[in-house]
Amino acid sequence: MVPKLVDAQTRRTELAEAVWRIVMRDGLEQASVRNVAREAGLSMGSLRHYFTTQSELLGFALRLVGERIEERIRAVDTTGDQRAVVRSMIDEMLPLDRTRRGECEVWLAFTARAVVEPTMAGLRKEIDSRLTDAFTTMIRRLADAGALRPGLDQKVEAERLYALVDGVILHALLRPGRTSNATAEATVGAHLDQIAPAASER
Amino acid sequence: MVPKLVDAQTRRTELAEAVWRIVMRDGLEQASVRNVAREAGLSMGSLRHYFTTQSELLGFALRLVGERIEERIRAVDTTGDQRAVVRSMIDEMLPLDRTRRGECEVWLAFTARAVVEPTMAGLRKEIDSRLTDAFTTMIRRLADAGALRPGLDQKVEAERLYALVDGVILHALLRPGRTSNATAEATVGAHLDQIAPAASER
DNA sequence: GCTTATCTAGCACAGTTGTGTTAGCAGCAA
DNA sequence: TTGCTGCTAACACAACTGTGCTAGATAAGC
Repeated sequence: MVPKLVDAQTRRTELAEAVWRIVMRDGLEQASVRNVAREAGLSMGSLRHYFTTQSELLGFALRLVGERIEERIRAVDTTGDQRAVVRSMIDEMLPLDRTRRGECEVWLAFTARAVVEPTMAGLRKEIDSRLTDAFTTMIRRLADAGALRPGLDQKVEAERLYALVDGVILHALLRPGRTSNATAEATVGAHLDQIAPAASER
Repeated sequence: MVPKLVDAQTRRTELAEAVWRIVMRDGLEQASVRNVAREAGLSMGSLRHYFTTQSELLGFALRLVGERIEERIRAVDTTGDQRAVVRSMIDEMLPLDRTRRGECEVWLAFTARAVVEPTMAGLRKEIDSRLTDAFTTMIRRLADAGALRPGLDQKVEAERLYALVDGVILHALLRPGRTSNATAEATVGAHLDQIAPAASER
Protein backbone atom coordinates (compact mmCIF):
# COMPACT_ATOMS: atom_id res chain seq x y z
CA MET A 1 0.00 0.00 0.00
CA VAL A 2 2.20 2.81 -1.25
CA PRO A 3 -0.27 5.70 -1.76
CA LYS A 4 -1.54 7.31 1.40
CA LEU A 5 -3.93 10.11 2.18
CA VAL A 6 -1.21 12.01 3.98
CA ASP A 7 2.41 11.00 3.62
CA ALA A 8 4.05 9.87 6.84
CA GLN A 9 6.95 12.25 6.32
CA THR A 10 4.68 15.28 5.95
CA ARG A 11 2.77 14.19 9.06
CA ARG A 12 6.03 14.10 10.96
CA THR A 13 6.89 17.52 9.58
CA GLU A 14 3.50 18.86 10.67
CA LEU A 15 4.18 17.57 14.17
CA ALA A 16 7.62 19.17 14.17
CA GLU A 17 6.03 22.47 13.18
CA ALA A 18 3.58 22.11 16.05
CA VAL A 19 6.59 21.68 18.34
CA TRP A 20 8.10 24.89 16.98
CA ARG A 21 4.94 26.89 17.55
CA ILE A 22 4.77 25.72 21.16
CA VAL A 23 8.46 26.33 21.83
CA MET A 24 8.17 29.81 20.36
CA ARG A 25 5.01 30.63 22.27
CA ASP A 26 5.57 28.92 25.64
CA GLY A 27 9.06 27.44 25.72
CA LEU A 28 10.45 23.94 25.40
CA GLU A 29 9.10 22.83 28.76
CA GLN A 30 5.56 23.20 27.40
CA ALA A 31 6.27 20.88 24.48
CA SER A 32 4.66 17.88 26.15
CA VAL A 33 3.24 15.00 24.16
CA ARG A 34 -0.30 16.16 24.91
CA ASN A 35 0.31 19.79 24.03
CA VAL A 36 2.01 18.96 20.75
CA ALA A 37 -0.77 16.57 19.78
CA ARG A 38 -3.43 19.19 20.55
CA GLU A 39 -1.49 21.88 18.68
CA ALA A 40 -1.27 19.60 15.64
CA GLY A 41 -4.94 18.65 15.92
CA LEU A 42 -4.18 15.01 16.56
CA SER A 43 -4.74 12.62 19.43
CA MET A 44 -1.98 11.51 21.73
CA GLY A 45 -2.24 8.01 20.31
CA SER A 46 -1.74 9.23 16.74
CA LEU A 47 1.32 11.20 17.69
CA ARG A 48 2.83 8.18 19.34
CA HIS A 49 2.33 6.28 16.12
CA TYR A 50 4.83 8.59 14.42
CA PHE A 51 7.15 9.18 17.37
CA THR A 52 7.45 6.47 20.01
CA THR A 53 9.21 8.65 22.54
CA GLN A 54 9.21 12.35 23.26
CA SER A 55 12.92 12.88 22.69
CA GLU A 56 12.52 11.31 19.25
CA LEU A 57 9.93 13.95 18.43
CA LEU A 58 11.99 16.82 19.80
CA GLY A 59 15.15 15.60 18.09
CA PHE A 60 13.35 15.41 14.75
CA ALA A 61 12.03 18.94 15.19
CA LEU A 62 15.48 20.35 15.88
CA ARG A 63 17.11 18.49 13.03
CA LEU A 64 14.52 19.95 10.68
CA VAL A 65 15.34 23.47 11.83
CA GLY A 66 18.99 22.88 10.97
CA GLU A 67 18.13 21.53 7.54
CA ARG A 68 15.97 24.54 6.69
CA ILE A 69 18.67 27.01 7.66
CA GLU A 70 21.30 25.08 5.72
CA GLU A 71 19.01 25.05 2.70
CA ARG A 72 18.61 28.83 2.78
CA ILE A 73 22.37 29.30 3.13
CA ARG A 74 23.01 27.03 0.16
CA ALA A 75 20.54 29.15 -1.82
CA VAL A 76 22.59 32.32 -1.33
CA ASP A 77 24.11 33.65 -4.56
CA THR A 78 27.86 33.19 -4.15
CA THR A 79 28.97 35.37 -7.03
CA GLY A 80 30.21 38.93 -6.67
CA ASP A 81 31.68 40.59 -3.59
CA GLN A 82 32.54 37.85 -1.11
CA ARG A 83 32.04 40.16 1.87
CA ALA A 84 28.43 40.62 0.77
CA VAL A 85 28.05 36.87 0.22
CA VAL A 86 29.23 36.05 3.74
CA ARG A 87 27.04 38.81 5.08
CA SER A 88 23.98 37.29 3.36
CA MET A 89 24.78 33.84 4.71
CA ILE A 90 24.99 35.12 8.27
CA ASP A 91 21.77 37.07 7.79
CA GLU A 92 20.01 33.77 7.15
CA MET A 93 20.91 32.69 10.69
CA LEU A 94 19.94 35.87 12.53
CA PRO A 95 16.44 36.20 14.05
CA LEU A 96 15.46 39.12 11.81
CA ASP A 97 11.90 38.02 11.02
CA ARG A 98 9.26 35.77 12.53
CA THR A 99 10.47 32.62 10.80
CA ARG A 100 14.11 33.05 11.66
CA ARG A 101 13.28 34.19 15.16
CA GLY A 102 11.30 31.00 15.70
CA GLU A 103 14.16 28.89 14.44
CA CYS A 104 16.58 30.64 16.78
CA GLU A 105 14.28 30.22 19.76
CA VAL A 106 14.02 26.50 19.08
CA TRP A 107 17.80 26.35 18.69
CA LEU A 108 18.37 28.14 22.01
CA ALA A 109 15.88 26.04 23.92
CA PHE A 110 17.50 22.82 22.72
CA THR A 111 20.99 24.17 23.24
CA ALA A 112 20.30 25.06 26.85
CA ARG A 113 18.91 21.62 27.52
CA ALA A 114 21.71 19.85 25.67
CA VAL A 115 24.19 21.15 28.24
CA VAL A 116 22.79 18.82 30.89
CA GLU A 117 20.90 16.19 28.86
CA PRO A 118 23.29 13.43 27.76
CA THR A 119 20.65 12.12 25.32
CA MET A 120 21.05 15.23 23.20
CA ALA A 121 24.83 15.18 23.17
CA GLY A 122 25.06 13.37 19.84
CA LEU A 123 22.70 15.66 17.98
CA ARG A 124 24.31 18.71 19.54
CA LYS A 125 27.75 17.60 18.46
CA GLU A 126 26.53 17.05 14.92
CA ILE A 127 25.01 20.53 14.69
CA ASP A 128 28.15 22.08 16.15
CA SER A 129 30.39 20.42 13.59
CA ARG A 130 28.13 21.48 10.71
CA LEU A 131 28.19 25.07 11.93
CA THR A 132 31.94 25.01 12.42
CA ASP A 133 32.23 23.86 8.82
CA ALA A 134 29.92 26.61 7.65
CA PHE A 135 31.94 29.37 9.32
CA THR A 136 35.23 27.85 8.20
CA THR A 137 33.94 27.96 4.64
CA MET A 138 32.93 31.60 5.03
CA ILE A 139 36.39 32.60 6.22
CA ARG A 140 38.05 30.64 3.44
CA ARG A 141 35.73 32.38 1.00
CA LEU A 142 37.05 35.75 2.17
CA ALA A 143 40.65 34.54 2.14
CA ASP A 144 40.42 33.06 -1.37
CA ALA A 145 38.96 36.31 -2.65
CA GLY A 146 41.88 38.16 -1.07
CA ALA A 147 39.47 40.08 1.16
CA LEU A 148 40.64 38.75 4.51
CA ARG A 149 42.87 41.08 6.48
CA PRO A 150 46.41 39.75 6.21
CA GLY A 151 47.99 38.14 9.25
CA LEU A 152 44.79 36.57 10.55
CA ASP A 153 44.67 32.87 11.40
CA GLN A 154 41.79 31.30 9.47
CA LYS A 155 40.94 28.69 12.09
CA VAL A 156 40.83 31.23 14.89
CA GLU A 157 38.81 33.65 12.77
CA ALA A 158 36.23 30.97 11.96
CA GLU A 159 35.77 30.25 15.64
CA ARG A 160 35.66 33.95 16.46
CA LEU A 161 33.01 34.67 13.83
CA TYR A 162 31.01 31.64 14.96
CA ALA A 163 31.08 32.80 18.58
CA LEU A 164 30.22 36.37 17.64
CA VAL A 165 27.20 35.31 15.57
CA ASP A 166 25.92 33.05 18.35
CA GLY A 167 26.28 35.90 20.81
CA VAL A 168 24.50 38.31 18.49
CA ILE A 169 21.66 35.82 18.03
CA LEU A 170 21.37 35.41 21.78
CA HIS A 171 21.18 39.15 22.35
CA ALA A 172 18.68 39.67 19.56
CA LEU A 173 16.46 36.98 21.10
CA LEU A 174 16.70 38.52 24.55
CA ARG A 175 16.02 42.07 23.39
CA PRO A 176 13.06 41.81 21.05
CA GLY A 177 12.23 44.71 18.77
CA ARG A 178 13.33 46.52 15.70
CA THR A 179 16.17 48.33 17.48
CA SER A 180 17.90 45.13 18.45
CA ASN A 181 17.69 43.87 14.87
CA ALA A 182 19.56 46.99 13.77
CA THR A 183 22.11 46.43 16.56
CA ALA A 184 22.58 42.83 15.47
CA GLU A 185 23.23 43.81 11.88
CA ALA A 186 25.49 46.66 12.89
CA THR A 187 27.53 44.39 15.14
CA VAL A 188 28.01 41.73 12.47
CA GLY A 189 28.75 44.46 9.94
CA ALA A 190 31.40 46.03 12.14
CA HIS A 191 33.04 42.67 12.66
CA LEU A 192 33.14 41.88 8.95
CA ASP A 193 34.53 45.35 8.26
CA GLN A 194 37.30 44.61 10.73
CA ILE A 195 38.33 41.20 9.46
CA ALA A 196 37.75 42.03 5.79
CA PRO A 197 38.08 45.77 5.26
CA ALA A 198 37.24 47.36 1.91
CA ALA A 199 40.13 47.20 -0.57
CA SER A 200 40.77 50.95 -0.23
CA GLU A 201 41.50 50.69 3.52
CA ARG A 202 43.31 47.38 3.48
CA MET B 1 14.13 38.64 68.44
CA VAL B 2 17.10 39.74 66.41
CA PRO B 3 19.70 36.97 67.00
CA LYS B 4 19.02 33.66 65.30
CA LEU B 5 20.77 30.34 65.14
CA VAL B 6 21.01 30.54 61.37
CA ASP B 7 20.52 33.87 59.71
CA ALA B 8 17.62 34.00 57.27
CA GLN B 9 19.86 35.42 54.58
CA THR B 10 22.35 32.56 54.86
CA ARG B 11 19.47 30.08 54.76
CA ARG B 12 18.27 31.68 51.54
CA THR B 13 21.82 31.52 50.18
CA GLU B 14 22.04 27.84 51.08
CA LEU B 15 18.83 27.22 49.17
CA ALA B 16 20.14 29.17 46.19
CA GLU B 17 23.28 27.03 46.24
CA ALA B 18 21.09 23.93 46.25
CA VAL B 19 19.38 25.32 43.15
CA TRP B 20 22.76 25.78 41.45
CA ARG B 21 23.85 22.23 42.19
CA ILE B 22 20.64 20.86 40.69
CA VAL B 23 20.76 23.12 37.64
CA MET B 24 24.38 22.12 37.03
CA ARG B 25 23.70 18.43 37.53
CA ASP B 26 20.25 17.93 35.97
CA GLY B 27 19.12 21.19 34.38
CA LEU B 28 16.70 23.91 35.36
CA GLU B 29 13.63 21.73 34.74
CA GLN B 30 14.71 19.53 37.65
CA ALA B 31 14.84 22.46 40.06
CA SER B 32 11.42 21.71 41.53
CA VAL B 33 10.46 22.78 45.01
CA ARG B 34 10.78 19.22 46.27
CA ASN B 35 14.15 18.58 44.68
CA VAL B 36 15.64 21.83 45.93
CA ALA B 37 14.35 21.18 49.45
CA ARG B 38 15.81 17.66 49.46
CA GLU B 39 19.13 18.90 48.05
CA ALA B 40 19.31 21.51 50.82
CA GLY B 41 18.32 18.96 53.47
CA LEU B 42 15.11 20.81 54.34
CA SER B 43 11.44 19.99 54.11
CA MET B 44 9.19 21.48 51.47
CA GLY B 45 7.41 23.45 54.14
CA SER B 46 10.64 25.00 55.40
CA LEU B 47 11.64 26.05 51.93
CA ARG B 48 8.30 27.70 51.43
CA HIS B 49 8.91 29.68 54.58
CA TYR B 50 11.82 31.44 52.88
CA PHE B 51 10.42 31.55 49.34
CA THR B 52 6.66 31.67 48.86
CA THR B 53 6.76 30.87 45.17
CA GLN B 54 9.14 28.94 42.98
CA SER B 55 10.01 31.82 40.67
CA GLU B 56 10.98 33.85 43.73
CA LEU B 57 13.48 31.13 44.64
CA LEU B 58 14.86 30.83 41.12
CA GLY B 59 15.10 34.58 40.71
CA PHE B 60 17.03 34.91 43.96
CA ALA B 61 19.43 32.18 42.86
CA LEU B 62 20.14 33.89 39.55
CA ARG B 63 20.59 37.30 41.12
CA LEU B 64 23.15 35.82 43.49
CA VAL B 65 25.13 34.40 40.58
CA GLY B 66 25.33 37.85 39.05
CA GLU B 67 26.44 39.41 42.31
CA ARG B 68 29.25 36.91 42.78
CA ILE B 69 30.58 37.46 39.27
CA GLU B 70 30.39 41.23 39.69
CA GLU B 71 32.25 40.93 42.97
CA ARG B 72 35.09 38.99 41.36
CA ILE B 73 35.31 41.52 38.55
CA ARG B 74 35.47 44.38 41.02
CA ALA B 75 38.31 42.56 42.78
CA VAL B 76 40.49 42.55 39.64
CA ASP B 77 43.60 44.69 39.97
CA THR B 78 43.07 47.58 37.54
CA THR B 79 46.61 48.89 37.53
CA GLY B 80 49.13 48.15 34.82
CA ASP B 81 48.49 47.11 31.23
CA GLN B 82 44.81 47.76 30.49
CA ARG B 83 44.65 44.97 27.92
CA ALA B 84 45.64 42.52 30.66
CA VAL B 85 43.11 44.08 33.03
CA VAL B 86 40.25 43.65 30.56
CA ARG B 87 41.47 40.15 29.85
CA SER B 88 41.33 39.27 33.55
CA MET B 89 37.83 40.70 33.88
CA ILE B 90 36.55 38.62 31.00
CA ASP B 91 38.27 35.53 32.40
CA GLU B 92 36.10 35.88 35.50
CA MET B 93 33.04 35.33 33.31
CA LEU B 94 34.29 32.36 31.30
CA PRO B 95 33.49 28.80 32.47
CA LEU B 96 37.13 27.88 33.03
CA ASP B 97 36.74 25.99 36.30
CA ARG B 98 33.97 24.17 38.18
CA THR B 99 32.70 27.27 39.95
CA ARG B 100 32.55 29.49 36.90
CA ARG B 101 31.17 26.68 34.78
CA GLY B 102 28.33 26.23 37.24
CA GLU B 103 27.59 29.94 37.19
CA CYS B 104 27.49 29.94 33.41
CA GLU B 105 25.21 26.92 33.29
CA VAL B 106 22.78 28.61 35.64
CA TRP B 107 22.99 31.76 33.53
CA LEU B 108 22.27 29.86 30.32
CA ALA B 109 19.37 27.90 31.77
CA PHE B 110 17.71 31.09 32.99
CA THR B 111 18.49 32.95 29.78
CA ALA B 112 16.84 30.32 27.65
CA ARG B 113 13.73 30.39 29.78
CA ALA B 114 13.62 34.17 29.96
CA VAL B 115 13.04 34.29 26.21
CA VAL B 116 9.54 32.92 26.63
CA GLU B 117 8.76 33.56 30.30
CA PRO B 118 7.38 37.11 30.76
CA THR B 119 7.87 36.80 34.53
CA MET B 120 11.61 36.80 34.08
CA ALA B 121 11.71 39.74 31.69
CA GLY B 122 12.44 42.30 34.40
CA LEU B 123 15.33 40.40 35.94
CA ARG B 124 16.73 39.58 32.53
CA LYS B 125 16.63 43.22 31.49
CA GLU B 126 18.45 44.23 34.66
CA ILE B 127 21.22 41.71 34.11
CA ASP B 128 21.56 42.74 30.48
CA SER B 129 21.97 46.40 31.38
CA ARG B 130 24.58 45.61 34.06
CA LEU B 131 26.56 43.54 31.58
CA THR B 132 26.29 46.23 28.92
CA ASP B 133 27.70 48.67 31.45
CA ALA B 134 30.52 46.29 32.31
CA PHE B 135 31.61 45.88 28.70
CA THR B 136 31.24 49.59 28.00
CA THR B 137 33.58 50.25 30.92
CA MET B 138 36.10 47.76 29.58
CA ILE B 139 36.18 49.42 26.17
CA ARG B 140 36.49 52.85 27.73
CA ARG B 141 39.34 51.51 29.85
CA LEU B 142 41.21 50.56 26.68
CA ALA B 143 40.37 53.83 24.99
CA ASP B 144 41.46 55.98 27.94
CA ALA B 145 44.75 54.10 28.08
CA GLY B 146 45.22 54.80 24.38
CA ALA B 147 45.24 51.09 23.66
CA LEU B 148 42.09 50.93 21.54
CA ARG B 149 42.72 50.72 17.82
CA PRO B 150 41.92 54.14 16.34
CA GLY B 151 38.77 54.55 14.26
CA LEU B 152 36.68 52.15 16.28
CA ASP B 153 33.27 53.20 17.63
CA GLN B 154 33.25 52.58 21.40
CA LYS B 155 29.54 51.76 21.60
CA VAL B 156 29.70 49.25 18.78
CA GLU B 157 32.87 47.70 20.18
CA ALA B 158 31.26 47.25 23.60
CA GLU B 159 28.36 45.42 22.04
CA ARG B 160 30.67 43.37 19.84
CA LEU B 161 32.85 42.30 22.77
CA TYR B 162 29.73 41.50 24.82
CA ALA B 163 28.33 39.31 22.03
CA LEU B 164 31.66 37.60 21.44
CA VAL B 165 32.08 36.73 25.11
CA ASP B 166 28.55 35.35 25.34
CA GLY B 167 29.19 33.25 22.25
CA VAL B 168 32.47 31.99 23.64
CA ILE B 169 30.78 31.07 26.91
CA LEU B 170 28.06 29.21 25.05
CA HIS B 171 30.57 27.22 23.03
CA ALA B 172 32.69 26.42 26.05
CA LEU B 173 29.60 25.09 27.83
CA LEU B 174 28.59 22.97 24.88
CA ARG B 175 32.02 21.50 24.30
CA PRO B 176 33.27 20.44 27.72
CA GLY B 177 36.93 19.66 28.19
CA ARG B 178 40.31 21.23 28.47
CA THR B 179 40.63 21.81 24.73
CA SER B 180 37.58 24.03 24.58
CA ASN B 181 38.89 26.10 27.47
CA ALA B 182 42.04 26.77 25.45
CA THR B 183 39.89 27.64 22.44
CA ALA B 184 37.82 30.04 24.50
CA GLU B 185 40.89 31.85 25.81
CA ALA B 186 42.50 31.91 22.37
CA THR B 187 39.35 33.37 20.81
CA VAL B 188 39.03 36.11 23.38
CA GLY B 189 42.76 36.76 23.12
CA ALA B 190 42.62 37.09 19.34
CA HIS B 191 39.74 39.52 19.61
CA LEU B 192 41.51 41.70 22.15
CA ASP B 193 44.66 41.64 20.02
CA GLN B 194 42.57 42.90 17.13
CA ILE B 195 40.77 45.75 18.86
CA ALA B 196 43.73 46.71 21.05
CA PRO B 197 46.96 45.66 19.35
CA ALA B 198 50.29 45.97 21.11
CA ALA B 199 51.81 49.45 20.81
CA SER B 200 54.47 48.19 18.38
CA GLU B 201 51.90 47.02 15.79
CA ARG B 202 49.38 49.83 16.26
C1' DG C 1 7.13 29.89 84.71
C1' DC C 2 4.36 31.80 80.27
C1' DT C 3 3.79 34.16 75.73
C1' DT C 4 5.04 35.10 71.28
C1' DA C 5 7.55 34.90 66.97
C1' DT C 6 10.26 32.14 64.08
C1' DC C 7 11.00 28.09 61.99
C1' DT C 8 10.18 23.22 60.60
C1' DA C 9 7.63 19.32 58.98
C1' DG C 10 4.06 16.90 56.76
C1' DC C 11 -0.07 16.04 54.32
C1' DA C 12 -3.75 17.21 50.80
C1' DC C 13 -5.20 19.03 46.60
C1' DA C 14 -5.77 19.36 41.75
C1' DG C 15 -3.19 19.40 37.93
C1' DT C 16 0.34 17.63 34.50
C1' DT C 17 3.76 14.52 32.91
C1' DG C 18 5.54 10.23 29.68
C1' DT C 19 4.33 5.95 28.33
C1' DG C 20 1.62 1.46 27.85
C1' DT C 21 -2.33 -0.88 26.31
C1' DT C 22 -6.46 -1.80 23.95
C1' DA C 23 -9.92 -1.00 20.70
C1' DG C 24 -11.86 0.94 16.44
C1' DC C 25 -11.43 3.08 11.95
C1' DA C 26 -10.39 3.41 7.08
C1' DG C 27 -8.74 1.32 2.58
C1' DC C 28 -6.49 -2.36 -0.09
C1' DA C 29 -5.57 -7.59 -1.52
C1' DA C 30 -7.09 -11.98 -1.84
C1' DT D 1 -16.53 -11.86 2.02
C1' DT D 2 -12.19 -12.24 4.98
C1' DG D 3 -7.80 -10.75 6.33
C1' DC D 4 -4.27 -7.38 6.74
C1' DT D 5 -2.12 -2.90 7.41
C1' DG D 6 -1.70 2.01 8.32
C1' DC D 7 -3.64 5.03 11.23
C1' DT D 8 -6.52 7.12 14.94
C1' DA D 9 -8.49 7.43 19.35
C1' DA D 10 -9.17 6.85 24.22
C1' DC D 11 -8.23 5.40 28.64
C1' DA D 12 -5.11 3.79 32.61
C1' DC D 13 -1.11 4.03 35.25
C1' DA D 14 2.30 5.74 38.33
C1' DA D 15 5.01 9.54 39.00
C1' DC D 16 5.63 14.20 39.41
C1' DT D 17 4.38 19.23 39.72
C1' DG D 18 3.32 24.00 42.64
C1' DT D 19 0.94 25.54 46.32
C1' DG D 20 -2.28 25.73 50.44
C1' DC D 21 -2.98 24.47 55.05
C1' DT D 22 -2.27 22.75 59.77
C1' DA D 23 0.27 21.38 63.60
C1' DG D 24 4.45 20.86 66.21
C1' DA D 25 9.13 22.32 67.48
C1' DT D 26 12.42 25.75 68.98
C1' DA D 27 14.19 29.90 70.90
C1' DA D 28 13.80 34.53 72.69
C1' DG D 29 11.46 38.20 75.76
C1' DC D 30 9.05 38.97 79.96
